[in-house]
Amino acid sequence: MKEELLSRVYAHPLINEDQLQEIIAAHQKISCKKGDYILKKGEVSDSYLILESGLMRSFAHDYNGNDITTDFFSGHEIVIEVLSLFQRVPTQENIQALTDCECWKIDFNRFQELFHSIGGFPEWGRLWMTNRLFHFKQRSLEIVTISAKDRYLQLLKEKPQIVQHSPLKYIASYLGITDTSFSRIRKEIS
Amino acid sequence: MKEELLSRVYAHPLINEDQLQEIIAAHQKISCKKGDYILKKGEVSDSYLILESGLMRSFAHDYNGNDITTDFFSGHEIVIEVLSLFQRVPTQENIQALTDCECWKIDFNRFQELFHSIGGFPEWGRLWMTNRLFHFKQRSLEIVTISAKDRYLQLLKEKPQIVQHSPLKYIASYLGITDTSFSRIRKEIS
DNA sequence: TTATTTTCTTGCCATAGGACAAGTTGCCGG
DNA sequence: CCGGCAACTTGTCCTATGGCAAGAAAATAA
Repeated sequence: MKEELLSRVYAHPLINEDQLQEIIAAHQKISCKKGDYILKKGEVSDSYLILESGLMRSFAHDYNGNDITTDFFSGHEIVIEVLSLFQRVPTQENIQALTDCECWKIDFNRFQELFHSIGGFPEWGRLWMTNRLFHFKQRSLEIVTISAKDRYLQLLKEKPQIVQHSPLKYIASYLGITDTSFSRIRKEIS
Repeated sequence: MKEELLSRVYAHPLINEDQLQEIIAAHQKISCKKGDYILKKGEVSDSYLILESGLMRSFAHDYNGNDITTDFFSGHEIVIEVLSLFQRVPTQENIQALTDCECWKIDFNRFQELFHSIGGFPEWGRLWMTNRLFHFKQRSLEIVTISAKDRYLQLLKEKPQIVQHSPLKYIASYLGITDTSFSRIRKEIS
């Protein structure tokens, strides 16, 4: 299970079988309970982990003090806050488990060792960064080009597990509306 | 001038002097008049260029048909629409010159040849992607954590040339408000 | 220069959406 | 099984923001 999951995550032409095994070996299994915080605002993140199962969300506080969900993480995704982790600055976000989760974690120091000793790893990393950039770019476009209602319908289609397992108020702030408005949109749809 | 500017843009440990010269040689000087479109919604972008002088903006249409400025480009920045250029899909954005501009352009086919023939170029490219990711992540956080007024003050401090040369209505939509509200904020500040 | 268009400001009005609160439901722990 | 808390819905009220339009100012063209 561990091997299968992580092999898929780290698949890259410049990472050979031995190197892959070395990377996989560096991962430790950890479990989180629903509600646990993986990262808290103000900390410098050392947390690098891959979700085997469960659901997480990241959120920030807006200028009125409200929680705003910035992203959801589910099956097999890498859960990190890039800014804090790689630029070593205090994060503005929190990351929280929304359900019990099973994760594979690498200690950040060990991660850096691997990053510098395994030739293809930085390459892999930057490819991942590129994918994240595409993801972010797309999302920030959608925030303006698609209405909250339609983005909800899209979320429902693409990531139904989020709608099933996350409290609706977190989804509401992710969509850029209040839980009240969201409730009314849901009523309208059904 | 060309050499100095481009050397700075392509500075990278894995790109040596000869390779740098080869890359620089691939750039053609072009000029744009104020108002010219570099990219139009629906096209697949072939446009890769570096600004020597002048100001550009990218914008999309929101779900009500309004222009929304998504980014500004000024001195020495690389002007591309990453999604369309690298994923070869029709873009949802437009890119437009806000002032007369001087640019250095590479034809996309030539760019791809260089990308594959020069060892350090993909590396350089992904590093650039990483920086863009940080930029985007930061900006999408600021949209929720900082009020329109404060983001304007920040823009005024960090990129005064934008405020000087761009019509205010484009800045307003960049800040996520209407030109009317923006006018009131400016009044309040002064 | 003058004419014409675009941009910016400002007022008025309308309204979508948020704040608040009450009531309901559902979940979790004891 | 019960008690308490969190989540969700729904109502009322209200305000910040947008739409619209008119006029001033600035930029552009002729």
